Amino acid sequence: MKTLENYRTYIAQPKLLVATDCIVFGFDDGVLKLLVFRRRIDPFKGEWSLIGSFVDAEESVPDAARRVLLEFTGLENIFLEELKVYSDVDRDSGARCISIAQYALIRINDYDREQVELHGAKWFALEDIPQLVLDHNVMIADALDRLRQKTAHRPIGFELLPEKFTIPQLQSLYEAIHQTKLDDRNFRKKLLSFDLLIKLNEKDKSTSKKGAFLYRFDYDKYKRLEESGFNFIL
Amino acid sequence: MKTLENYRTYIAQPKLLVATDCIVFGFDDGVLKLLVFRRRIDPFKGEWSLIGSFVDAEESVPDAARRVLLEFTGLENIFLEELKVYSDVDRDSGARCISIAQYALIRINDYDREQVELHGAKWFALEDIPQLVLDHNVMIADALDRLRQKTAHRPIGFELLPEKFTIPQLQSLYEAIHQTKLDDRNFRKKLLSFDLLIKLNEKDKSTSKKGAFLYRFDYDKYKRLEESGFNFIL
DNA sequence: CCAAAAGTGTTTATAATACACCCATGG
DNA sequence: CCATGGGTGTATTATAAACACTTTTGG
Repeated sequence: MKTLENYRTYIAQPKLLVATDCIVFGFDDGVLKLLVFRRRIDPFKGEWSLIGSFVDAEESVPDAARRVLLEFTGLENIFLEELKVYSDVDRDSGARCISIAQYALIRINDYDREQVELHGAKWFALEDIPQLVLDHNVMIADALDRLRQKTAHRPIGFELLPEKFTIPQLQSLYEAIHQTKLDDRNFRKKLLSFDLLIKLNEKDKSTSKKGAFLYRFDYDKYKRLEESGFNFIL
Repeated sequence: MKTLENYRTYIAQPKLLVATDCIVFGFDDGVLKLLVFRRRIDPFKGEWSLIGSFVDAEESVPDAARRVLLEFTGLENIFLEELKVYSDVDRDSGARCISIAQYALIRINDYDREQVELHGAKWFALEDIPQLVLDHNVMIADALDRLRQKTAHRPIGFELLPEKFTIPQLQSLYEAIHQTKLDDRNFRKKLLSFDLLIKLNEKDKSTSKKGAFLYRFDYDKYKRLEESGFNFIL
């Protein structure tokens, strides 16, 4: 138990290993996927693990995560948000180590395939996630919960789609995330009612002969609305 | 920049000072309050600060927060939830130190007044919060945001009220948190529609001659409903 | 008896849901 | 010409919002 005395100085305070682990989501043709890789240190070297790293003395936690993401995917400017701190004393059998989990949403067609393979990383569909080291499977479960909640209240789903996307694509993303089937008409109606999608004069014909119109999400407009208390709810 | 070599071992990884700071909310007769105290270490010794502590090698982050809360308020079993990690490299001019902020909701009549005074802690109404050390004012702003969001979706407001409370009390709590005036009839109707309040055969006559019936929140029932996907929305 | 807070119902507006057909086109 | 996915509108139901009076009782 600490006493008053312990608080009087920074010196001689305990220092801890601080890691960050990234739950990296991608959306690939109707399927929600996660990026995992082969762990590079003992214990459990070679087993499946989330990508992550120790946090350096001269970097913030998000910076550490961005460093790792860049290294593994070749991508910058990735959507990244803190999930939760995992700090159980015995969570890591290698050493006492807390981990700040973060989830990232990436456009799965943008990443650098060579880079990913170089690190022994692999995309797994949600249902096929293998057993991971430590508490990483728990992190994934928590991240999924969070993703479901967040996508229902904030327009972050777009981070998983190409900049230009079709409404049916977006719908299938939401269906994958929430594991439901949505009504086409109601989905489209509600979505367009926000007036945050910019319709382009192009069609994507990759999934149908008729072709579906491409849209862009109007980030600028959303930013403005958000500041004045707007709530995106899907 | 880290290279592959850096990952091969836990040894010789950087260790960091890890603190936790608690944003302690209380609700006192219509006013939302926060508990702050006089900082006990340099730099900024003696200035207003959130209560907090370094995280020990043998305790989890929530355990550290509970230890601090017990010390400052004499209370156990406090509602506590992680807010956010603050990890900017230069956030603490005393030393590189990350802080895991957590917010706590306490029943303001339960705490140990002697204990609080002993530590030089004081309750401030939201509008009167002084300038605090480091990034603590930012933490408070973030905690308030979170509290507003959370209370709209989860029944955590009850943590700020006595176990037995009246509907008008509850309403005034929500009004204080969300800074609005609510309609009595609609508020009561919606709240009772969840069927999660147990009406007692007692009245609280402290605020009116007629007296208002006391209620208890049915935590057990809520737990069950929550598991089957129920959503509390106010 | 009256001031002050507690308690109660109905109407209206808004949002969510359910539901079925036509369109465009490449093969 | 037809199979396939894209696109549209309306009626119904449920939920939210607006609104005013009666009840109780201590002083």
